Amino acid sequence: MFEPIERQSLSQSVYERLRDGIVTGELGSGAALPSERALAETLGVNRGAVREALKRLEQARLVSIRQGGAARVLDFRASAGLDLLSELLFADGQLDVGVARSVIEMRACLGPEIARRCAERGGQAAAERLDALVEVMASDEDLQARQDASLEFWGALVEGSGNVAYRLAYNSLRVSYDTFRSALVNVMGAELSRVELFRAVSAAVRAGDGSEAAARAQELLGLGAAGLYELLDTLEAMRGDA
Amino acid sequence: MFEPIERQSLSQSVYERLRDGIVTGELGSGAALPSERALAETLGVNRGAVREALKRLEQARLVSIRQGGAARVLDFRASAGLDLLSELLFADGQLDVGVARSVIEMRACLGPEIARRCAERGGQAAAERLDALVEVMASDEDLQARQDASLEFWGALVEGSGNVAYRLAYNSLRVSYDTFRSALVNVMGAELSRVELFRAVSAAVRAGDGSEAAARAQELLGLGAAGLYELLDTLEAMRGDA
DNA sequence: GCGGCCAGGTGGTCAGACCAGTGGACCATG
DNA sequence: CATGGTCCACTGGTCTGACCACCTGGCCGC
Repeated sequence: MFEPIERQSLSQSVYERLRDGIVTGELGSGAALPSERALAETLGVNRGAVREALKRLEQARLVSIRQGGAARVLDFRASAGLDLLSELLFADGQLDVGVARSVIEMRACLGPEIARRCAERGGQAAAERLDALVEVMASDEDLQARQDASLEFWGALVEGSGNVAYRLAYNSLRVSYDTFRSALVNVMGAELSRVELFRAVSAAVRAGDGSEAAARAQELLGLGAAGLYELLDTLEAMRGDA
Repeated sequence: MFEPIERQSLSQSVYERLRDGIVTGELGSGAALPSERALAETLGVNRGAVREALKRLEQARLVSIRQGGAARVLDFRASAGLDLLSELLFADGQLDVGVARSVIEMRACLGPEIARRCAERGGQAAAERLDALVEVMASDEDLQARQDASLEFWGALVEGSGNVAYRLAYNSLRVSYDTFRSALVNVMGAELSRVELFRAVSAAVRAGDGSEAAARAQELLGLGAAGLYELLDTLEAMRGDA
């Protein structure tokens, strides 16, 4: 209700427009974009706004720009990075079920490995942080609060894993998650309510037992995944009927 | 030798300068950047170039920009996405060994899972593509050519996995890899020369045997990882001496 | 057929202006 | 003295119009 009202800059709008055109295939791979001047006139904005948007598209590896030649659309499936994931979650203004399943699957793949590495390398410092967060979860029945603590718990695991790649991938996945965060509190209730599993992961980290940490993390993530898959199945069924 | 000579736009230079300042910690998290006008004057460039760079930093979630207020530096470890990985590989102009280890580790984590999903879902179409690439590798003793085929092989596995997140993560990791691609041909020779392992993965995909595909992929990746870790250890030892 | 030349279009850069939002200083009000 | 309003300096957002650097393709002369 009282979240800040979002404004949007022109370059952001231009970026989204072009990005959508690319990921929906409307602008096929290899196609040449209109010139900056033409785009600016067509879209009714300044050339600077168009340039900012194009630079961002280039950074996302959705287009390739060369001085003297037109910008060309790249095959985003072959070149775009994980940061695009959260922007793919929506297509035509609604959740893309396939992308959502992919996110859950990747979470299930990375999570246990992160826990394992944290147990192997995190040491007592990591265990302390994890234990503190488990206590927070145990002392608060509110699912919303548990979700916050759970995110911090995973953040601490990633931190303790000593792996930058995991850390950045976690951030990328989390952006996707945060979009629906409040909507998923109940769906993932099964995961959030099993505080003893969080405690088990934490204990495994303290013991330096990587396999145990991975196994318990896998178990934990499986609970939330089940709820999420169920939700997605329902959603798909509803759309099939309509 | 005859690669195209790289030019660099001003906004790219500005982006790199600020990015380096942030990832090295010179610009601590929470710090306020100078105003666009001040930056433009200090760096001796136009304000437009500064704006383009700042937009890219914002997209990479390295800074947060609000109209009317200064741009603030974010904690990139807590917010940046996987696309930053390749840009972290270099620090002070030399390879960051810790980041490199992280990349290898993530490859070892995702690779087998990708192979598993491809076996489960890829079907005969994926198997055909994989077999064709295996034949290319078998028919060419040249390591360079095998490396190309190997990358295509993994690309086909990712494609067959039917998971967009894996696909995008693969792209992100590959950007890091491509930087050193030619330098790593020999280091990863052990992986590239074991064509029969690639064949085994392909066969497992054809048989729809996920576990087998994952196991063989893990074995395969372990070979290259061993060479890479050895290289990194050597590198680290050399630096320790110096 | 070949190479060089040239014109037109594209991205890259620039200067200068005005609009719009922020935050702090200040002050009147209750 | 806390509250709310006003003002002002500063910041990012947008716009204009210009020039430079570069690529392409066609023309020309050899």
